[in-house]
Amino acid sequence: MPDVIIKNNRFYNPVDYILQQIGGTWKAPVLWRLRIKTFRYSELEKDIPHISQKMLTKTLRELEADGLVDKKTFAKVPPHTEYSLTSKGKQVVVLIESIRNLGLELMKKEGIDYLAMIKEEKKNERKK
Amino acid sequence: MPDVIIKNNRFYNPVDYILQQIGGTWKAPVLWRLRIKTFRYSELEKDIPHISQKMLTKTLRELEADGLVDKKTFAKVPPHTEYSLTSKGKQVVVLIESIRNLGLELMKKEGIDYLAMIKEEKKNERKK
DNA sequence: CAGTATCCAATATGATACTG
DNA sequence: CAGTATCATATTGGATACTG
Repeated sequence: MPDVIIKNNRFYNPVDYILQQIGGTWKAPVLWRLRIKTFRYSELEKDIPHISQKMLTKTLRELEADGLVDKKTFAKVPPHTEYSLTSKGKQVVVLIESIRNLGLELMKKEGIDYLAMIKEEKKNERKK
Repeated sequence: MPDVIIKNNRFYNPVDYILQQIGGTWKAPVLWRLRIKTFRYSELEKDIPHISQKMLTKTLRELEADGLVDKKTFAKVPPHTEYSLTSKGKQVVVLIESIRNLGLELMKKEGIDYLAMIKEEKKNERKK
């Protein structure tokens, strides 16, 4: 298996190539949210639990560099930014959905109903 | 999104759950080979370029712990070991194939025909 | 044959404070 | 609002030598 280099990133095989673009802790959560609508930086920060500013910024820069996400800046007051999926981004989100579905299935075999769990969480949040 | 813990591993969501089991540099290459046949330790080591003994051992231990791979030890002389996919392992290999296919597609858009590339490599190896 | 053990460098992630 | 900068820690991965 050869080393391949695309855009200064080196990888060993096609799986490695994809996992470098969607792997790690934070890329999938960001991409998954953008499948629905565009998000502003602060919206992503609020909506993704546990993410730090540093990791959100780093994740967004890498997704832009890999051509999965588009960034639009609105210079007017108050200044803001909007992130959205590119067509390549939409393509990988389809894959993320497959990964997610397998995850849900295997978690159920471990006795965890993840969808019910987050539904319950949201209910409790609304009560606060 | 809650923290979920299964078998002492903590993760944030179903995608994270899967990527912890098949992500990293070496798990997919091992699983991908086992889809065809069982492999001995030394066969994997020879067949996977660049992998170190340390990472091969670590990868195999994690795949065993996650229930993706079975290990059989034959104590007789010469002693040897055989690794094979469990049914869960076979299930995730299906997903790895989807990831690989998307990888091949996106690499082609970057001008790289990976399959032709490795075919050429193997031809050169046989000449040696 | 199939690993362990040890040392070391690079990367990933988090916490906190600061800024155009 | 949307980031940077800095410091600290944890994890990952490679090289090398050794072993039941």
